[in-house]
Amino acid sequence: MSLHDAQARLAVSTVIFAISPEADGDGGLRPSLRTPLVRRLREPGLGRWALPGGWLPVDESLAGAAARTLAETTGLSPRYLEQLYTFGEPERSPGERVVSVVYWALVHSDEVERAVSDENVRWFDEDDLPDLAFDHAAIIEYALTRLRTKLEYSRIAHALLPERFTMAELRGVHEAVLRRRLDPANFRRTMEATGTLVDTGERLSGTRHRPPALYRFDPAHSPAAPPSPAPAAPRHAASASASAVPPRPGTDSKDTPE
Amino acid sequence: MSLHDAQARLAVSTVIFAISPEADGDGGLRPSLRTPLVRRLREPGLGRWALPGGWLPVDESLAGAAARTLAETTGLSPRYLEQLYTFGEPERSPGERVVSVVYWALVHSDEVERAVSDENVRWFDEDDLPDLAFDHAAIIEYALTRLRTKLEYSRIAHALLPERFTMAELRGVHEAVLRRRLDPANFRRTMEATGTLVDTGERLSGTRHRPPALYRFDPAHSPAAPPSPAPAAPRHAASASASAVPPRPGTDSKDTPE
DNA sequence: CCAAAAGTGTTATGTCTACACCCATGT
DNA sequence: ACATGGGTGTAGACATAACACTTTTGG
Repeated sequence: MSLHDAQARLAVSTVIFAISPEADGDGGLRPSLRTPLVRRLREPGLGRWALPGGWLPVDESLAGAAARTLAETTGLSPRYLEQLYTFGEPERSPGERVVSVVYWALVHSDEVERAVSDENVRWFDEDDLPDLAFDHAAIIEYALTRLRTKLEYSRIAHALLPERFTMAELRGVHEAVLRRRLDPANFRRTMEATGTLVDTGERLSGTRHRPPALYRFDPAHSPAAPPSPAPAAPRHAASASASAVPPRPGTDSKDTPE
Repeated sequence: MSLHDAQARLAVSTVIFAISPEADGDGGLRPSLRTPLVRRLREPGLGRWALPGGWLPVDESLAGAAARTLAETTGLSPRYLEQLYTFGEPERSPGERVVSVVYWALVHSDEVERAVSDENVRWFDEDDLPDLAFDHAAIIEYALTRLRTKLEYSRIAHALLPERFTMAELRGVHEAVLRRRLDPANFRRTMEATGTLVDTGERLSGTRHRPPALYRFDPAHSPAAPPSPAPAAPRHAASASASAVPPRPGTDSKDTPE
């Protein structure tokens, strides 16, 4: 019952990813990945940019805290939210011991436009990050590798796009994330083979050339049964908009007998 | 600086895997996966079995705490140690809010013989677990899926075997973990193709039939450069005996500006 | 010499990649 | 009509699985 001895403080932070709006039309450059950061208003790290986050309230779930701070700082709601890793080296934060449970999230590109952005909250291009507080740079780097690897065996790219999208837009997301060109023909077949794409029947006119079909994601693969969830399970995975759920908690640890 | 307001307590637990000794010779059944559990000596969950673990000391790293409690309860040192997931639902533990950072570990089968095992510490067969405290059953289940999936794209099986082993023993580990038979011919080729197996030149005599070659793992793929680590990165991964290192920490969270 | 595991070879099947080619639309 | 992205077809490279076959030991 006593919990007042020296303890680490628990924080929750989130790495948020979105695709830059210039993914539109057909002319422009490749779209790029962006992430919002907040300016630190206190020591340590005053003035530097950091991941959105906060202390964990006693009565809030980890994912809940991640989604809340995400909403508070960006005004957005995540289309995808998954635990990334827990960082807890003793010297992480100057002054006191802080353990941070970090999540990563994907938001729709059309939401980004109405996202908060002021003097203390700014979106940065993924390959043009500012000076970051603590080792948040390494954390973002790790979140990026996770996003890249997961994009290849899962179909989470839709979480970065609006409800309806063209095959080229979907490919653009993959190309932006993986940072390499993909063969349009093979990409199409691969995507169609997953069975998660539904042709809405509509076509996007106004492009300079042949109007492309508009697709949406099949909500069929909705959140699986709660019994045997799979947070970071390497094969396929969460597809719908919901978060990636982990097995239920329950670990305590007054263990270590005697 | 104040850290006395209501906060969650931080625990670290570990799911430990080992291969049952009966993997020897060539006669017997398939070897099986086993895991050590400790009996809870306090409420909540008094008398039930639980994962080894304990509260996180302020000055100890997460992985350090995991390795230490592992050593304390089993007398073993992990050949492989990786963070699994952090469980933090508010109702996880009756009474107070507990957030548990859970690790999973692999230990050599020949070490298991000299492992601790008394009234309060016991090794259980993976498909014959006792009544578990909290939702530790779900956590073990999740650790198992992680082990299974990771076994297929990584070569961590050696962490469950002695220094030198036969191809059949290695295959036995895969079969025990994946719970299905594997073609000996194809398995051999797949393993040889990874380039991580080294023929020691020795042969194991005393079997009933043709003496098999003894292999060891190539320490070539030692821990990669620290800059861009990859804790749970889905493709290939840690091979040597060392732990899986994550990107450095650094997250704080007095953030949430405005 | 026989049984059985160790180890090698061969073929069928499926997946991935590169790239040729036709289609439809705005200009 | 024509340039250009949308969309389809197809052949080679490569990985995987199934299984026949040869080798080597203990009994």
